[in-house]
Amino acid sequence: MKRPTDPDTLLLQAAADPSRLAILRQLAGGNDVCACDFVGCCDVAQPTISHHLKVLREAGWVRSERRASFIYYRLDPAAVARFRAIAGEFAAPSLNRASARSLPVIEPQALPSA
Amino acid sequence: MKRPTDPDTLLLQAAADPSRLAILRQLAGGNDVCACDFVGCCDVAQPTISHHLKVLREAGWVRSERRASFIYYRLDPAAVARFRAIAGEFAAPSLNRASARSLPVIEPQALPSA
DNA sequence: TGCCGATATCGGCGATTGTCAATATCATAC
DNA sequence: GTATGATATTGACAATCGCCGATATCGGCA
Repeated sequence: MKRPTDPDTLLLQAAADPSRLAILRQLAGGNDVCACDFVGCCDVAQPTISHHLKVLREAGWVRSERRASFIYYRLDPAAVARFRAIAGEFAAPSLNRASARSLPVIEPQALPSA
Repeated sequence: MKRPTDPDTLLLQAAADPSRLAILRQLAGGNDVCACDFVGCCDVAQPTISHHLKVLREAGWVRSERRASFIYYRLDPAAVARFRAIAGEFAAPSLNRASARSLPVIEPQALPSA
């Protein structure tokens, strides 16, 4: 779509899809979720889920962990913090103060091999 | 990109562009901004700015008001509230309580003529 | 009325996206 | 080692995107 330059844009862009937003919301509960459990939340095929999880991973939204033959995903707190910081920038002009700004920019996961 | 069905997705999608995020940030100050002043923030041609403003308007992010021959834009507080509500959904699972959820879904401007 | 500056729309382009079927990879169990 | 189930990758497609130049519209002003 656009240059994947800015990490903030990357973060927003990753969340700006119905399937991926559904995935993020399912992860918002705080528990780790098995990749196989996302196939139900949005009705897309398994490769599509895998693709969306990759996008979320590369944007820094989620972290994955293999447990036996399953792979569990959970929200990365840094991404959540950054997202809330962006939301904070838009706060009512009067109370747009120390909060929210200058939180760490989350690094886009710098996927090691690919 | 995807089905523009869900208002939340629409809101996120509208913000997920470097030019539009720059526009939103310029509006975050709280003052009305003349359309002509956006041409400087991101280096794109005037029709492109106009296009981005339309996207933001249709997503409910901004409201416009004509003053003399200029058109001034400002953030729609409802959109900001909704965006922060979405951010609130991802809050740390322990403090994901009454706050943030069940704020009004902002209606996508229901552009009257187009 | 006609001109002029500000903004929006139109038409087209290259690039990117979301999606899938088919296939590959990887870990476990037999 | 082989079969099986879970997940990732590949390759292709239609649809959409961001961008621009050209043009249209709209207000104010002479």
